[in-house]
Amino acid sequence: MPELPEVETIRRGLNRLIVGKTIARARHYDSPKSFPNDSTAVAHFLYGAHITAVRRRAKVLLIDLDTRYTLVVHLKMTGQLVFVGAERWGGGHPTDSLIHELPDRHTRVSIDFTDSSRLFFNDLRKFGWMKLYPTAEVPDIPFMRRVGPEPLDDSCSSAVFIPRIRRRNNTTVKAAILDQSVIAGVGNIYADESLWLTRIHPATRVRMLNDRQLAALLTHIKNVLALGIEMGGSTDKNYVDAEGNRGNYLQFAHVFRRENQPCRRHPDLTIQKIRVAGRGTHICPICQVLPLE
DNA sequence: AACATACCCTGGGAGC
DNA sequence: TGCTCCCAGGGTATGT
Repeated sequence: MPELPEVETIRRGLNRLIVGKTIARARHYDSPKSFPNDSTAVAHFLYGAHITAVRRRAKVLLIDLDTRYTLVVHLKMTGQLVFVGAERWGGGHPTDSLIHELPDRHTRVSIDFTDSSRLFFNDLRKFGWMKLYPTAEVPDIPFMRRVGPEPLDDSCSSAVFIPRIRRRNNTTVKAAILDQSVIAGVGNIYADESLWLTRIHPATRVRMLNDRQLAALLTHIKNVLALGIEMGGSTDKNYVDAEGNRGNYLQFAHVFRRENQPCRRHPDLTIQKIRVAGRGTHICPICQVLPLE
């Protein structure tokens, strides 16, 4: 499930592989919501456009074009992007589509470049999308207006974070950090990891936490996201990128998908899976104790 | 405004 | 074996 580190990993890959290329055409396959764009706009502002930059905000990729339009991409949970050209490179949700002949049954969009290389957008559950917007209007997209600070920016300090998370004082801390308007880019994996590191039970109400704990939580969020990027994200299994690397963050995970495996602090105890904020949630029952209200 | 829940969608696994 | 049910989950919509 692509979270900030996975999307950043993809951004870096695409930045190297597609900036400077010219788009010849795009196709979409049996999934209109994956590419909900006006065909006239596509013809005018996508076809023939040169890619000038690939940016990221929260979990959203922004592929800038020299037509003053931007292809805005959200992979949601099961989206992946695969570049096929002189080399093959892919990132996002780990499935066999990363290595299979493309397009396949999960390909929703393909973009052909004039040099005959291609970019495939595959998405098992069809929740993700690629939308064409005028670049100047991207900041006005409702999501962009609401989204919180980039956690890895120096400007995202505890003085910024604490008042934002305190607006969600009566909800669970896990729901609060998953809320993109509180802080950008945190998803289920890094939420569980950062809460374990901070020794906070995910179902703790925000109001039960003092500022010192919230500052520590922010520090751990920054650390797990930075480590995730360093590791190339959590796109696991045996999928290899152009440099022969695979995303291996999950090898370093403390709790995520480690149900019934030993806690790294308490080897005689096992990680438990519970449900918080409607999400599967991993905790150590000793490290993370729910405080009395 | 804050909070909880349903929904979108498909495939994999559990249980019968 | 084949059926049904549940789960995965980011973000939005809806109702309280």
